[in-house]
Amino acid sequence: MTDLPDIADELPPDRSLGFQVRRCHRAFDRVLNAQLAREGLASGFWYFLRALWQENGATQKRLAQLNNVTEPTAVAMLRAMDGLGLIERVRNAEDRRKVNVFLTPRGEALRGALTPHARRINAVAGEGVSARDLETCLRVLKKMSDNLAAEAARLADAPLR
Amino acid sequence: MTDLPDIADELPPDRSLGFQVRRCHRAFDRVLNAQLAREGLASGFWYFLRALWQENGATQKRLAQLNNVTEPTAVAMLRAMDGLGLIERVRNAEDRRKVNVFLTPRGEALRGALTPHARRINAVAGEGVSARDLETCLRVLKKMSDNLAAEAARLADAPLR
DNA sequence: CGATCAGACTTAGATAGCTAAGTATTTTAT
DNA sequence: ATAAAATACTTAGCTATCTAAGTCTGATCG
Repeated sequence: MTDLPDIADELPPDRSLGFQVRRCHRAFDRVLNAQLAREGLASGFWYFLRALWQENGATQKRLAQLNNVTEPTAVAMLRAMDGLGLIERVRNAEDRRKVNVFLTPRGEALRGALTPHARRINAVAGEGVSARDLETCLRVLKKMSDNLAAEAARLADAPLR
Repeated sequence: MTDLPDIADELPPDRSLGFQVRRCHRAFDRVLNAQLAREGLASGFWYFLRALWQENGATQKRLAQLNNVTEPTAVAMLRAMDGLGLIERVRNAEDRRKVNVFLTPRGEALRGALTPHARRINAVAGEGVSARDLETCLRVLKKMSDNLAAEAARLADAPLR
């Protein structure tokens, strides 16, 4: 029992991927919010708008999946966006359980204004980091997300343990 | 105007660090919550407990900084933890603006139960990734956090733009 | 055909984060 | 010495997320 294991047991924030991902997420979110506020938008809209620019007419479930949020979160967000006239929700005629979401001209128009912000934020974040290291980070983040999603599913399956 | 520039302009989620950090954060958070729920705790407590295990007696402001949350968030969390008997808050006698936060025996005792979970979650996340790539990711995440924090400060300083 | 199961959306209520503004205390600068 | 500024905490109220449970619609199976 030297003192080194003790230090290791503490799992200091600097050495914890979970902590650093959390910190980085909040940093991104703050800047994104600051930028969107200048366009008069709340930050939550961004992710849904982007999904719709790629897949206009997607169902709410699909949009939730694309954004990695739950369906109630998507419902709340889309209702707010509907209220602002950014999107329209239309009940699907063939399968009346579904609701398809379409951009209004106003929602479509935000694309030109917002995309440069997103590109800029990513550029600022990556300043001083080599392209190669950024690629590695991107790849590791995806892998970790997948690993953790699998673990979450495992935990949900095993009710007691 | 070929079709390639268009694709690039879309900044697809797969290529966006902001998006991947967000997704990874949510994945970590879900697993952490699932684990803590088994100990009867809400996930927000984890970060404050860990900070106190390292710096028992820290002020609320210090705890907020250590966790990268705002002071109101810290206040709310610490009040809840106080209510559960995990911590005690004592007004500082020398500078009565400050409140020092101390772990109760009960809060101290959670350390043994919770730390293994955190270590395990980090281990699961990093499965199948080389130690070297994990180091790179850690380093890039810290750098991006710093870059974005500086940008946030810049944006706050420049009220109009 | 009818009952049950599954799917997509919704509602209700909780949690954790934020900003903006307020209070009490200490420090700084006339 | 006192007015002004800064600091630490708090309050109030908003946003985005979650889980659990409910409603309607469609699919399956005896």
